[in-house]
Amino acid sequence: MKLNTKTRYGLRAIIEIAMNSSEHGVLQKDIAQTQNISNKYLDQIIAELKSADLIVNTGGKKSGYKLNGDPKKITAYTVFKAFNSSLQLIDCLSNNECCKTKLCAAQQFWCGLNDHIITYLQSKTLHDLVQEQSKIQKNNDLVMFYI
Amino acid sequence: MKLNTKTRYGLRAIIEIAMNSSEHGVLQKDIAQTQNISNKYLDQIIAELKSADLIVNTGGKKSGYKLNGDPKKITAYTVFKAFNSSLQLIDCLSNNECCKTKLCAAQQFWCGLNDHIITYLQSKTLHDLVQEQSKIQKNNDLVMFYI
DNA sequence: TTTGTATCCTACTAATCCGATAGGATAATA
DNA sequence: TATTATCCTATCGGATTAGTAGGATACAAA
Repeated sequence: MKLNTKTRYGLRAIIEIAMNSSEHGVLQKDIAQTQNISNKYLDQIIAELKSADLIVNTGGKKSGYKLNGDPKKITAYTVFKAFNSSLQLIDCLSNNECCKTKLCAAQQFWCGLNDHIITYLQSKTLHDLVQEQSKIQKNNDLVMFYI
Repeated sequence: MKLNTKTRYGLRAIIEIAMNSSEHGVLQKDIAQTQNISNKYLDQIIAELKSADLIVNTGGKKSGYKLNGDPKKITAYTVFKAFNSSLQLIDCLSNNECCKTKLCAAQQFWCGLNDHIITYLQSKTLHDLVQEQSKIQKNNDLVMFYI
């Protein structure tokens, strides 16, 4: 069970965009630099965020990206789905061969885990993450100041 | 994010063993049949359960497998670890490059998900699963009776 | 208008992982 | 002795994935 890198990078990227959405927007190449991701690879990640309508490029090429919508309404699950279509820990969750008919305790158990994970992903909004991130950064600045 | 089949099959197999541990034990080939898993493939799964000390083959070849220990003390996480060494949704959880130093909100978030999943896995014991399974089977029998 | 630069879009590749099969050794039972 | 179940290792095809590459497009500054 592993999270793919696109989801990881994607969340980091959209947090950075969300943190600067009030201003002019963020350039892709700047994200690549601060997040230390190959700009070419970020190409694909940005593209997926855009096609999921999570970000917009407001004024042409050099205007930078902004969040498309209220950060309090965009959850981590929304971001997750932009890169994973949906969460299915085990295949038989999609067809109705099991789980729905509740054939065995094991599958019920994995179904429960699936729901559990989705609930967690839905519980955090981009607004929450932005707040946490700025707290972290303030802390870092403080430490830097004392050193 | 996917669960591998060994973990899926493994849990189903150990539930079946746990359900018959009081009696004579369960033969591998019988598990293969009832769970509809290739017996050759089950070879590997049983081997991993054994090397994790979760099951034992008490009296030689034809005696069948039994649970090694109290089903109330064996959690789903224990079974999971027999097939996955440990849960690390993202790589940097293992090295201390992040998460411990709390560099970014995204990684804290994934850490949290990781813990969340482990908590869920630890919350269910084999005893719970056995009870659920027998309830399901009783229900099925009842339905069969009325048909 | 030209040049540079950022985004956009598609294809590709190398590597890794994974599910499953195969073959044969070992040991217990009949 | 013959059979059968477990044990053990090797292998293979396929799928996925992280990341690279190349070039098209479009905008802005010179």
